[in-house]
Amino acid sequence: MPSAPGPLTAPDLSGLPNGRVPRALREQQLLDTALSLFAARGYEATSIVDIAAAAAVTRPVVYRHFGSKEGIYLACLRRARAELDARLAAAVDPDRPHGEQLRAGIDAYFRFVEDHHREWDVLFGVGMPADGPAAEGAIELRHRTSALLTGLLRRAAPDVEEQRLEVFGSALNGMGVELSRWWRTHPGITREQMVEHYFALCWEGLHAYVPGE
Amino acid sequence: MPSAPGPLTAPDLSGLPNGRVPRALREQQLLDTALSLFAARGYEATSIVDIAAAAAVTRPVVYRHFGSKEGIYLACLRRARAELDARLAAAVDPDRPHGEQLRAGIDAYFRFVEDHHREWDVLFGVGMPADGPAAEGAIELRHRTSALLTGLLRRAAPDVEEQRLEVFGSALNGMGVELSRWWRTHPGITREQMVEHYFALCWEGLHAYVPGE
Amino acid sequence: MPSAPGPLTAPDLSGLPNGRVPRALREQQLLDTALSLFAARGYEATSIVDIAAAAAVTRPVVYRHFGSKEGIYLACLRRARAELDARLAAAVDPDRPHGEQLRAGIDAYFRFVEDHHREWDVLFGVGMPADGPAAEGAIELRHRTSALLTGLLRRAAPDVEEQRLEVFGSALNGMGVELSRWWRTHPGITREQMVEHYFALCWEGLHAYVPGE
Amino acid sequence: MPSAPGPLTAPDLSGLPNGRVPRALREQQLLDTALSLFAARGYEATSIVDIAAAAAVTRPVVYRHFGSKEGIYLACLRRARAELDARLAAAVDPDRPHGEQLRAGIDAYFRFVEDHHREWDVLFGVGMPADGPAAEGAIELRHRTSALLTGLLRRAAPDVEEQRLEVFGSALNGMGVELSRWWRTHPGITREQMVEHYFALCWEGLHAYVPGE
DNA sequence: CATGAATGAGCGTTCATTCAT
DNA sequence: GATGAATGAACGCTCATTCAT
Repeated sequence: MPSAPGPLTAPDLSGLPNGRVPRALREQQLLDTALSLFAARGYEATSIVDIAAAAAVTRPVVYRHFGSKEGIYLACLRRARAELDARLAAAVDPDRPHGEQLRAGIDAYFRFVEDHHREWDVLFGVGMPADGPAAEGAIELRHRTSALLTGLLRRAAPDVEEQRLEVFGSALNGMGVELSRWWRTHPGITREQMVEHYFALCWEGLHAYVPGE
Repeated sequence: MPSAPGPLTAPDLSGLPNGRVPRALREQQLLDTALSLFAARGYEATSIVDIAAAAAVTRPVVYRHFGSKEGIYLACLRRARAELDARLAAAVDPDRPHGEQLRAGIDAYFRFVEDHHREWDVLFGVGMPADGPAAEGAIELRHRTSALLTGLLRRAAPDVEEQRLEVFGSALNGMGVELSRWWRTHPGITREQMVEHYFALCWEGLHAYVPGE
Repeated sequence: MPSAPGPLTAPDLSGLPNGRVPRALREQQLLDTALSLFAARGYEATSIVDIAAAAAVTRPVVYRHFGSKEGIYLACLRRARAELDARLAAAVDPDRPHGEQLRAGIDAYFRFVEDHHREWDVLFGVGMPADGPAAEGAIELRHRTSALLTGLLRRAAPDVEEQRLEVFGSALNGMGVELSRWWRTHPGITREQMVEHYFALCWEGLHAYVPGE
Repeated sequence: MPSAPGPLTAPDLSGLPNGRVPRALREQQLLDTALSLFAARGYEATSIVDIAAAAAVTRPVVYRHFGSKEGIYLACLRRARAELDARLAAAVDPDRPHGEQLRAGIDAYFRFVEDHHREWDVLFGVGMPADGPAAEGAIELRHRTSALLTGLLRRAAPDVEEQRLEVFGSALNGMGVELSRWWRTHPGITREQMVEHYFALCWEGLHAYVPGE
C-alpha cells in the first residue's frame, strides 16, 4: 500500500501558497488536496500525512482546520454534495412537465459526472469508510440522491404508495451510479447518449404511474 | 463471531483432532470466519489478528493457507461470487421466454440477498478496499453481475447494438444493488414485492427491444 | 473553569478595555487560570492551549508573560508558597512558648488547606513534573515547609544536634502533607480536630527535647 | 525534555537476551527496564519508545506483554508493592509486643528504602500520573502503607476510635515517606538511626493509647 | 506443519513553541 | 504588544508480515 501519490492523483501544487495563508483560502486548498487523495485511494488508504504533504503543509495545519481525519473527509463530501445539489436544483424547473424534470435532472447529474470526476468519486465511488461517524455521514450524503429522486417522483405521481416511490427512487439512484461508473470506463460516448439510455430504460415503466403525461 | 450454519459455510469438524484439520476443511472454516468479519467491518477495519483469533488459530496458519490479507479477502469474495453465480445459473432456463428468464434471475438474486447476508455484504456492500490488487479483484467480481445481465439481454435482443446492451446491463445491476440495500434497511416487504417493483420499473423499457415478446 | 474569587486571585478588571490589560493584572489573571488547571490535572496534563483558552487570551500572551510552560508553572507555585509562608509567619509569634508556636503554625497550615484547595494541590498534591528544571523548583518549594519546621525546632531546642532537627522537620512536614490528603477525602471533621490529632501524635515525642516547657 | 536515558538511569543492558525470549523472562526484563525509567523520570516523561529502546526490543513487544503504557506502569507498581508488603509481613510478628511490631515494621520499611531505590521511587516518589486509571491504581498502592499502619494501630489500641486510628496511620505513613526522601539526600546516616528518629518522634504520642505497654 | 515471539513501518493526534503581520 | 498561522517533534498504539523453534 504505497503512500506516495501516483501520477494520476498527485494534486497540482503549482501556485500553492506556502507560509501564512488566510484561513478560508487554506481551507479550500486543503479540501482540494484531500479531495484528490480521497477520490483516488479512498478513506482508509489516505492518511493525514499524505494530505499534509500533498498540500505542502505540516500535519497540525490540517488538524487546526478540520479537527480530525473524519472532519476533513466529511468536509470534502459535504462540499461535493453541495455542488451536486446546487446543479440539480438549478436544472430542475418544477413548473415543467415531470418527465422533462426527470430528464433535466439526469442530464445535470451526468454533467456533474463529466465535470467533477473527483467529487463524484468521493461521493459515489468505492473507498468509503465502513464504520464510525464518517461512515454514517458518507452514507447519508450518498443516499441523498435517492431522496431527491423519490421526492421528484412523489410530486409526479402523488397517488402512488410511498413504499413504491422509495423503491423507485433507490433504483433510479442505483442506475445513475452504475451508469456513471460504466461511462467513466467507456468515455467514447456522449452525455446526451447516456441520458438517452437512462431514460429509455426507465421512462416507460415510470410513465404508467404519472397521471396526464 | 461464529457464522450461521449453512451448506456453504459450516464444515462438520466433529471427530477430528483439534490441531490437525484437513487443509480443505480448514480453508472453509477460515473463509467462513473471515467472511463474517469482512462483511461486518469491511476490508480495512478487519485485521488478520481478528480473523485468526475468531477462528481460534494462530496468524501463520492464515498466511500459509491464503498468503496474505488480500489473499483471504479475495478468496472470500470468489466463494461468495461462485455461490451467487451458481444460483443465477440454476434459476435462469435459457429455453424459457426472455422476460421470464430475467424475472427468474432477479428472483434468484433477491433470494441470495435474503439467504446470504454476509456474502452479499462482502460483494456489494461498503467496506471494499479502494486501491491495490484487492480492489481490482473486488471490482471485477462485483461487476460480473453486469456482464451476466448484458449477456442475458444480448440473447434476448440480438439486434441491439452492443453499447446499449452494456449500458442496460450496468443499469440493471445498479438497480439490483441499490434495491437490495434499500431492502436490507426496510425488511418489512416480501421478496416477491421486491421483484415486482424491479420488474415494474424496467420491463416496459426493455420490452421494446425484445422481438416477439 | 473560572477561579473562585478571593483576595489573591481575582483582580478587578471592570472598566478596562478588553485587549489592553495592565501587565501586573494580566499576570495575576493568568496565574489564577493556570492555578486551577495545574491543580486539577497536574503539570503534564495541562497544556498551554488549555491555559490560554481558559484565560481567553492567545498563546503568545502566555509566553510573553511567563516565557515557557515551566515559567508559568513555577510562578503559580511561588505565589502559592508565598501565601502559605505569609500565613505561617503571621500565625507564629516568636515570643510565645514554643509548643504554642508549633500549634499555631499547624493551625495556620490547616487553615491554608481549608481555604486554598487549589494552592495546596499545586504545592503538595500529585501531578508535579518529575524531571527537568520545573521539577527541581517544585521540589524545593514543596520542601520549604520542612525547613520552616526545622527552624522552629532549632529555636525551641537549641542544644539538639542539627541532624535530628532536620529529620524531625521532615517528619512533621510529611505528617502535615498526608494528614491534609486524608482530610481532603474525609471532610467530616473540623480543623480543630485535625490540629489536635497532629499535636497528639508528635508533641509528646518533641516535648522531651524542649527545655523548660 | 530529552528522551535519551541519562547516566543515572540507563539500565544495564549487558547480558540482556535479544531475539526470542520466553514470555516470563521477557516480562521480568521489561519490568526491570521500565522500573528504572519510571523511577527516574516519572510516568508522563517516560515513553514506550524509551522503555522499548532501553530493553533493546521494539515497541510491539511491550504492547504484547502489557497492553498499554498504563499496563506496564501498574505492573511495575504492583511488583514493587508486593515486595514491600512481603518484607513488612515477614518482619512484623503479631505475637510480639505492639511497640516492637511497629519498630520492626519501620525497620523493614527503611530496609526497603535502602535496598530498592527504584521500587521506592515509583511507589512513593513524584512522577505519578495525575488522572486516569493508572492514577487511581497508583494512589491505591501508595496508600496501602497507611492502611497497614492503621491496622497495626487498631490491633494495638482496640479501644481508640476508628477516625483517630486512620489519622495516625496516615500521619505515620507521611513520616515514613518524607523521612525516606530526606534520607535519600542525606545518606550519611545509618538505618538504625533513622528508625530511632522515627520512633523517638511518634512513640511517646502513641504510647498513651496502647494499653498495658 | 503449527506456534510463540518478534519486527518495521505506519497511523491519527497533540504538544510547546515561534514568527510574520 | 497582540494575533493568526504555522512548525517540528514526539506520543501511544496497531498493523501485516516473518522466522526460529
